[in-house]
Amino acid sequence: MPFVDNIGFLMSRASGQLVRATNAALAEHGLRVRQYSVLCLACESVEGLSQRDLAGVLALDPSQVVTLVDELARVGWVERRPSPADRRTKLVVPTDLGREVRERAAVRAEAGLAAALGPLSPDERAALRSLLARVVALDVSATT
Amino acid sequence: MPFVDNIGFLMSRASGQLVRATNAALAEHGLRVRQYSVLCLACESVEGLSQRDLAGVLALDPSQVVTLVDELARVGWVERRPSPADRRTKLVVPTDLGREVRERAAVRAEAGLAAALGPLSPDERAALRSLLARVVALDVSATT
DNA sequence: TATTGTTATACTCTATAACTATA
DNA sequence: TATAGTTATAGAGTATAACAATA
Repeated sequence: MPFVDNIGFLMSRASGQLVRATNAALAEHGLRVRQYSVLCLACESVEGLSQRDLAGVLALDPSQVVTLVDELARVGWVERRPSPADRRTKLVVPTDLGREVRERAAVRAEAGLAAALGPLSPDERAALRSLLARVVALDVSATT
Repeated sequence: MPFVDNIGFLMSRASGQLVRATNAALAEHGLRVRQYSVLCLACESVEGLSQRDLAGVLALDPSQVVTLVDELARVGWVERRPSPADRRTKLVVPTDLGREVRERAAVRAEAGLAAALGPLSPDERAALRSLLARVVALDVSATT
Protein backbone atom coordinates (compact mmCIF):
# COMPACT_ATOMS: atom_id res chain seq x y z
CA MET A 1 0.00 0.00 0.00
CA PRO A 2 1.47 3.37 -1.02
CA PHE A 3 2.51 5.72 1.75
CA VAL A 4 -0.14 8.30 0.90
CA ASP A 5 -2.79 5.75 1.98
CA ASN A 6 -1.19 5.25 5.40
CA ILE A 7 -3.79 5.92 8.08
CA GLY A 8 -1.31 7.75 10.28
CA PHE A 9 -0.34 10.08 7.44
CA LEU A 10 -3.96 10.73 6.48
CA MET A 11 -4.90 11.32 10.11
CA SER A 12 -2.06 13.78 10.58
CA ARG A 13 -3.01 15.74 7.45
CA ALA A 14 -6.71 15.72 8.29
CA SER A 15 -6.02 16.83 11.85
CA GLY A 16 -3.90 19.72 10.60
CA GLN A 17 -6.65 20.81 8.27
CA LEU A 18 -9.30 20.74 10.98
CA VAL A 19 -7.09 22.65 13.41
CA ARG A 20 -6.25 25.30 10.81
CA ALA A 21 -9.89 25.67 9.79
CA THR A 22 -11.01 25.96 13.41
CA ASN A 23 -8.25 28.42 14.30
CA ALA A 24 -9.17 30.57 11.30
CA ALA A 25 -12.82 30.54 12.37
CA LEU A 26 -11.92 31.39 15.98
CA ALA A 27 -9.40 34.11 15.12
CA GLU A 28 -11.98 36.90 15.00
CA HIS A 29 -12.93 36.06 18.57
CA GLY A 30 -9.33 36.24 19.76
CA LEU A 31 -9.17 32.51 20.39
CA ARG A 32 -7.14 29.58 19.23
CA VAL A 33 -8.41 26.04 19.45
CA ARG A 34 -6.43 25.14 22.59
CA GLN A 35 -7.73 28.11 24.58
CA TYR A 36 -11.19 27.48 23.16
CA SER A 37 -11.15 23.88 24.40
CA VAL A 38 -10.38 25.04 27.95
CA LEU A 39 -13.11 27.66 27.78
CA CYS A 40 -15.64 25.08 26.54
CA LEU A 41 -14.84 22.58 29.26
CA ALA A 42 -15.01 25.27 31.93
CA CYS A 43 -18.42 26.36 30.63
CA GLU A 44 -19.71 22.79 30.56
CA SER A 45 -18.73 22.01 34.13
CA VAL A 46 -21.07 22.85 36.98
CA GLU A 47 -18.62 23.61 39.77
CA GLY A 48 -15.52 24.29 37.67
CA LEU A 49 -12.71 21.89 36.83
CA SER A 50 -9.33 21.64 38.43
CA GLN A 51 -6.40 22.25 36.12
CA ARG A 52 -5.49 18.62 36.71
CA ASP A 53 -8.87 17.53 35.40
CA LEU A 54 -8.44 19.77 32.37
CA ALA A 55 -5.04 18.25 31.66
CA GLY A 56 -6.54 14.78 31.93
CA VAL A 57 -9.51 15.42 29.65
CA LEU A 58 -7.47 17.28 27.04
CA ALA A 59 -4.50 14.90 27.30
CA LEU A 60 -2.16 17.82 27.89
CA ASP A 61 0.63 18.23 30.40
CA PRO A 62 -0.49 20.19 33.49
CA SER A 63 2.14 22.81 32.68
CA GLN A 64 0.50 23.48 29.35
CA VAL A 65 -2.83 24.03 31.06
CA VAL A 66 -1.24 26.69 33.25
CA THR A 67 -0.38 28.75 30.18
CA LEU A 68 -3.79 28.31 28.58
CA VAL A 69 -5.62 29.32 31.76
CA ASP A 70 -3.24 32.27 32.21
CA GLU A 71 -4.17 33.57 28.75
CA LEU A 72 -7.91 33.15 29.31
CA ALA A 73 -7.68 34.73 32.76
CA ARG A 74 -5.71 37.70 31.43
CA VAL A 75 -8.58 38.69 29.14
CA GLY A 76 -11.14 37.97 31.83
CA TRP A 77 -12.90 34.97 30.31
CA VAL A 78 -12.13 32.53 33.11
CA GLU A 79 -10.92 32.87 36.67
CA ARG A 80 -9.16 30.61 39.15
CA ARG A 81 -11.15 29.90 42.29
CA PRO A 82 -9.82 28.10 45.34
CA SER A 83 -11.31 24.66 45.79
CA PRO A 84 -13.30 24.32 48.99
CA ALA A 85 -12.08 20.74 49.33
CA ASP A 86 -8.34 21.07 48.69
CA ARG A 87 -6.25 24.18 49.04
CA ARG A 88 -3.76 22.97 46.45
CA THR A 89 -6.46 22.81 43.80
CA LYS A 90 -7.67 25.74 41.72
CA LEU A 91 -10.99 25.47 39.96
CA VAL A 92 -11.23 27.07 36.53
CA VAL A 93 -14.61 28.75 36.10
CA PRO A 94 -15.85 30.94 33.25
CA THR A 95 -16.87 34.56 33.78
CA ASP A 96 -20.15 35.85 32.35
CA LEU A 97 -18.14 37.46 29.57
CA GLY A 98 -16.37 34.17 28.98
CA ARG A 99 -19.69 32.39 28.55
CA GLU A 100 -20.79 34.97 25.98
CA VAL A 101 -17.54 34.72 24.05
CA ARG A 102 -17.74 30.96 24.08
CA GLU A 103 -21.29 30.97 22.76
CA ARG A 104 -20.44 33.29 19.87
CA ALA A 105 -17.20 31.47 19.12
CA ALA A 106 -18.92 28.09 19.08
CA VAL A 107 -21.12 29.15 16.17
CA ARG A 108 -18.10 30.08 14.06
CA ALA A 109 -16.07 27.08 15.18
CA GLU A 110 -18.85 24.69 14.22
CA ALA A 111 -19.19 26.33 10.82
CA GLY A 112 -15.45 26.18 10.19
CA LEU A 113 -15.29 22.56 11.21
CA ALA A 114 -18.32 21.66 9.09
CA ALA A 115 -16.69 23.27 6.05
CA ALA A 116 -13.46 21.37 6.66
CA LEU A 117 -15.42 18.11 6.84
CA GLY A 118 -16.84 18.94 3.46
CA PRO A 119 -19.08 16.45 1.75
CA LEU A 120 -19.28 13.95 4.60
CA SER A 121 -22.90 13.15 5.35
CA PRO A 122 -24.23 13.34 8.93
CA ASP A 123 -24.03 9.55 9.15
CA GLU A 124 -20.45 9.58 7.92
CA ARG A 125 -19.50 12.28 10.42
CA ALA A 126 -21.02 10.19 13.19
CA ALA A 127 -19.12 7.13 11.97
CA LEU A 128 -15.88 9.12 11.88
CA ARG A 129 -16.51 10.46 15.37
CA SER A 130 -17.17 6.98 16.67
CA LEU A 131 -14.04 5.49 15.10
CA LEU A 132 -11.89 8.34 16.42
CA ALA A 133 -13.39 7.99 19.89
CA ARG A 134 -12.44 4.33 19.96
CA VAL A 135 -8.86 5.11 18.97
CA VAL A 136 -8.65 7.88 21.58
CA ALA A 137 -10.07 5.58 24.25
CA LEU A 138 -6.97 3.42 23.90
CA ASP A 139 -4.60 6.16 24.99
CA VAL A 140 -2.43 4.62 27.66
CA SER A 141 -0.64 7.83 28.60
CA ALA A 142 -3.89 9.42 29.74
CA THR A 143 -4.00 8.35 33.36
CA THR A 144 -7.43 9.81 33.91
CA MET B 1 -22.81 18.04 22.19
CA PRO B 2 -20.05 18.12 24.82
CA PHE B 3 -16.66 19.35 23.71
CA VAL B 4 -15.00 15.97 24.20
CA ASP B 5 -17.14 14.62 21.34
CA ASN B 6 -15.99 17.35 18.94
CA ILE B 7 -14.58 15.71 15.83
CA GLY B 8 -11.72 18.19 15.60
CA PHE B 9 -10.68 17.49 19.17
CA LEU B 10 -10.91 13.72 18.73
CA MET B 11 -8.98 13.92 15.46
CA SER B 12 -6.25 15.98 17.06
CA ARG B 13 -5.88 13.54 19.97
CA ALA B 14 -5.98 10.48 17.72
CA SER B 15 -3.43 12.01 15.37
CA GLY B 16 -1.09 12.73 18.26
CA GLN B 17 -1.39 9.15 19.48
CA LEU B 18 -0.64 7.69 16.05
CA VAL B 19 2.35 9.99 15.55
CA ARG B 20 3.77 9.17 18.98
CA ALA B 21 3.25 5.43 18.46
CA THR B 22 4.88 5.56 15.04
CA ASN B 23 7.79 7.68 16.25
CA ALA B 24 8.38 5.26 19.12
CA ALA B 25 8.38 2.33 16.69
CA LEU B 26 10.74 4.13 14.30
CA ALA B 27 13.13 5.37 16.98
CA GLU B 28 15.30 2.24 16.95
CA HIS B 29 15.90 2.84 13.24
CA GLY B 30 16.98 6.43 13.80
CA LEU B 31 13.90 7.79 12.09
CA ARG B 32 10.99 10.02 12.93
CA VAL B 33 7.73 9.92 11.03
CA ARG B 34 8.46 12.99 8.90
CA GLN B 35 11.80 11.71 7.67
CA TYR B 36 10.26 8.27 7.21
CA SER B 37 7.54 9.68 4.97
CA VAL B 38 10.13 11.27 2.69
CA LEU B 39 12.13 8.04 2.56
CA CYS B 40 8.99 6.04 1.71
CA LEU B 41 7.95 8.34 -1.11
CA ALA B 42 11.46 8.36 -2.54
CA CYS B 43 11.51 4.55 -2.48
CA GLU B 44 8.12 4.31 -4.17
CA SER B 45 9.02 6.61 -7.03
CA VAL B 46 10.69 5.26 -10.13
CA GLU B 47 12.82 8.18 -11.20
CA GLY B 48 12.89 10.09 -7.92
CA LEU B 49 10.72 13.00 -6.84
CA SER B 50 11.56 16.68 -6.87
CA GLN B 51 11.46 18.38 -3.49
CA ARG B 52 8.53 20.37 -4.86
CA ASP B 53 6.64 17.16 -5.50
CA LEU B 54 7.44 15.93 -2.02
CA ALA B 55 6.16 19.17 -0.53
CA GLY B 56 2.97 18.83 -2.54
CA VAL B 57 2.26 15.21 -1.64
CA LEU B 58 3.10 15.68 2.05
CA ALA B 59 1.39 19.09 2.26
CA LEU B 60 4.54 20.62 3.70
CA ASP B 61 6.26 23.87 2.89
CA PRO B 62 9.18 23.37 0.47
CA SER B 63 11.51 24.80 3.11
CA GLN B 64 10.55 22.01 5.49
CA VAL B 65 11.37 19.43 2.84
CA VAL B 66 14.87 20.88 2.54
CA THR B 67 15.54 20.08 6.19
CA LEU B 68 14.11 16.56 5.98
CA VAL B 69 16.13 15.70 2.86
CA ASP B 70 19.24 17.21 4.47
CA GLU B 71 18.88 14.86 7.42
CA LEU B 72 18.30 11.77 5.28
CA ALA B 73 21.19 12.72 2.99
CA ARG B 74 23.54 13.27 5.94
CA VAL B 75 23.15 9.63 7.01
CA GLY B 76 23.34 8.41 3.43
CA TRP B 77 19.80 7.11 2.98
CA VAL B 78 18.84 9.41 0.10
CA GLU B 79 20.76 11.63 -2.29
CA ARG B 80 19.96 14.65 -4.42
CA ARG B 81 20.41 14.09 -8.14
CA PRO B 82 20.20 16.80 -10.77
CA SER B 83 17.10 16.51 -12.91
CA PRO B 84 17.89 15.87 -16.58
CA ALA B 85 14.92 18.00 -17.56
CA ASP B 86 15.35 21.09 -15.35
CA ARG B 87 18.56 22.29 -13.75
CA ARG B 88 16.65 24.01 -10.94
CA THR B 89 15.14 20.73 -9.84
CA LYS B 90 16.80 18.17 -7.59
CA LEU B 91 15.46 14.64 -7.58
CA VAL B 92 15.45 12.85 -4.25
CA VAL B 93 16.40 9.21 -4.71
CA PRO B 94 17.04 6.53 -2.09
CA THR B 95 20.41 4.81 -1.76
CA ASP B 96 20.62 1.02 -1.48
CA LEU B 97 21.14 1.45 2.25
CA GLY B 98 18.13 3.75 2.38
CA ARG B 99 15.96 1.08 0.79
CA GLU B 100 17.09 -1.48 3.36
CA VAL B 101 16.44 0.87 6.25
CA ARG B 102 13.05 1.72 4.88
CA GLU B 103 12.08 -1.94 4.54
CA ARG B 104 13.06 -2.77 8.11
CA ALA B 105 11.50 0.42 9.48
CA ALA B 106 8.24 -0.24 7.64
CA VAL B 107 7.72 -3.48 9.56
CA ARG B 108 8.04 -1.75 12.91
CA ALA B 109 6.03 1.29 11.81
CA GLU B 110 3.16 -0.90 10.66
CA ALA B 111 3.20 -2.80 13.95
CA GLY B 112 3.23 0.41 15.98
CA LEU B 113 0.39 1.87 13.97
CA ALA B 114 -1.64 -1.33 14.22
CA ALA B 115 -1.25 -1.32 18.01
CA ALA B 116 -2.34 2.30 18.19
CA LEU B 117 -5.45 1.49 16.13
CA GLY B 118 -6.26 -1.15 18.70
CA PRO B 119 -9.48 -3.09 18.39
CA LEU B 120 -10.57 -1.63 15.06
CA SER B 121 -11.40 -4.43 12.64
CA PRO B 122 -9.90 -4.48 9.13
CA ASP B 123 -13.20 -3.20 7.74
CA GLU B 124 -13.26 -0.39 10.28
CA ARG B 125 -9.69 0.57 9.47
CA ALA B 126 -10.60 0.70 5.80
CA ALA B 127 -13.64 2.82 6.59
CA LEU B 128 -11.52 5.18 8.68
CA ARG B 129 -8.93 5.44 5.90
CA SER B 130 -11.62 6.20 3.36
CA LEU B 131 -13.24 8.91 5.50
CA LEU B 132 -9.88 10.53 6.22
CA ALA B 133 -8.93 10.44 2.56
CA ARG B 134 -12.10 12.31 1.66
CA VAL B 135 -11.38 15.00 4.23
CA VAL B 136 -7.79 15.32 3.05
CA ALA B 137 -8.90 15.54 -0.58
CA LEU B 138 -10.64 18.80 0.28
CA ASP B 139 -7.45 20.59 1.26
CA VAL B 140 -7.49 23.86 -0.63
CA SER B 141 -4.00 24.92 0.38
CA ALA B 142 -2.47 21.91 -1.39
CA THR B 143 -1.96 23.35 -4.84
CA THR B 144 -0.82 20.03 -6.22
C1' DT C 1 8.21 37.07 -14.77
C1' DA C 2 7.62 32.69 -12.49
C1' DT C 3 9.51 28.57 -10.26
C1' DT C 4 13.00 25.47 -7.44
C1' DG C 5 15.59 25.15 -3.81
C1' DT C 6 17.44 27.49 0.08
C1' DT C 7 18.19 30.37 4.34
C1' DA C 8 16.30 32.86 8.06
C1' DT C 9 13.03 33.98 11.61
C1' DA C 10 9.27 33.66 14.72
C1' DC C 11 5.65 31.40 16.80
C1' DT C 12 3.12 27.20 18.42
C1' DC C 13 3.27 22.64 20.20
C1' DT C 14 5.38 18.83 22.73
C1' DA C 15 8.19 16.82 26.29
C1' DT C 16 10.80 16.96 30.68
C1' DA C 17 12.59 18.31 34.90
C1' DA C 18 12.47 20.71 38.99
C1' DC C 19 10.38 23.63 42.50
C1' DT C 20 6.39 25.28 46.16
C1' DA C 21 2.61 24.53 48.79
C1' DT C 22 -0.29 21.63 50.31
C1' DA C 23 -2.19 16.74 51.38
C1' DT D 1 5.57 10.49 50.54
C1' DA D 2 2.55 11.98 47.00
C1' DT D 3 -0.22 15.48 44.50
C1' DA D 4 -1.68 20.34 42.30
C1' DG D 5 0.07 24.02 40.36
C1' DT D 6 3.95 26.50 38.53
C1' DT D 7 8.34 27.80 36.17
C1' DA D 8 11.93 26.87 32.97
C1' DT D 9 13.98 24.90 28.93
C1' DA D 10 14.74 22.44 24.75
C1' DG D 11 13.19 20.25 20.68
C1' DA D 12 9.79 19.55 16.98
C1' DG D 13 6.21 21.38 14.01
C1' DT D 14 4.07 25.42 11.47
C1' DA D 15 4.04 29.74 8.91
C1' DT D 16 6.24 33.58 6.29
C1' DA D 17 9.44 36.20 3.88
C1' DA D 18 13.25 36.81 1.11
C1' DC D 19 17.09 35.43 -1.97
C1' DA D 20 20.02 32.96 -5.92
C1' DA D 21 19.85 30.11 -9.85
C1' DT D 22 17.22 28.77 -13.55
C1' DA D 23 13.12 28.54 -16.57
